[in-house]
Amino acid sequence: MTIQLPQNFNFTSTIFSHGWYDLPPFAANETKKQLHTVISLSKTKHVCVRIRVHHALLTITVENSVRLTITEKERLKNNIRSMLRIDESLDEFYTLCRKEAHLRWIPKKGAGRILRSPTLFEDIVKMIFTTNCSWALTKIQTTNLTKKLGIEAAEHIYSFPAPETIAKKSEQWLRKEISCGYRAPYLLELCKSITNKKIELESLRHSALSSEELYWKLRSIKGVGHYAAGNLLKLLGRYDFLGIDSWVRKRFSVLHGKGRRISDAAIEKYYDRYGTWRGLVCLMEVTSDWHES
DNA sequence: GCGTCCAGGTCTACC
DNA sequence: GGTAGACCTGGACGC
Repeated sequence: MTIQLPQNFNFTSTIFSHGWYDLPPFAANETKKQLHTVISLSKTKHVCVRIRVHHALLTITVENSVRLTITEKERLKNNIRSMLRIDESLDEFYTLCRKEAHLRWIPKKGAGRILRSPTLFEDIVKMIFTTNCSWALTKIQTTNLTKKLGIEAAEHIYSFPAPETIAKKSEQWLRKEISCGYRAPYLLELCKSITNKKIELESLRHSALSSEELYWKLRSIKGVGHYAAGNLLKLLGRYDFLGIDSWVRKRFSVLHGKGRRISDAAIEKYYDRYGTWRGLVCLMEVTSDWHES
């Protein structure tokens, strides 16, 4: 399958926009030219896909033995369009960037699209797994979750588990087997809320709510604080919040404070000038060296 | 080998 | 509303 790409689409910048490419089921190859993942089309149909770019075409190869209907192929393509933010217009953002010399590299590179998971549920779980721990532990937790509760779609390649599957496990089991510690009750509560239809996440991707309202909706999920909600909003295409974490603090102090510690309030104030795009400007600035190759 | 600190924070109780 | 303290885990580091 192929998808025609917009002119300014940068595949490498998109998949390496943040750490998601490194968390299963995502996997990127060393040459940074291919992205692998597993997309669940139903409870029983899990598709291993290899995604790469050839000229202006995105090429999708299904790597496991599943037969897809025309409708399923369309759903798969739409899911990938959404993951890679292909249909998201960044024209306004690029116009803003062109006004400042230190941001001109962004439109020039075609950077600014942020990789997201096939579902908001997967994004939220992974975001909770990034909190208060090293990246190594985030990887351990995500790997354990997919390996122990996901479906093996191809040899040693597992899907991201459904909330119903996780909801059946006990808090003790999750603590021990997933190594997620105190995050276990948060994960369990989220999965049970979805299973019991107390919360519906996926419609939030196309919500008419304001960013502020969406922020508080996300904050109502236990385990999702200011940092996590701010970054989840970016994955929903809203860039009004910065999602400041230790990485942002460290990079900002190097870029704008000669290595001195800068308060969160001062960081917020600095990016205020960029209005509704401030979260994306901030992310691009602190990860600018990731886009150099 | 052991202890301590810290890492892509959040929640709750208390003031 | 602001803040202190607790919370799991694992890797890095110093001794």
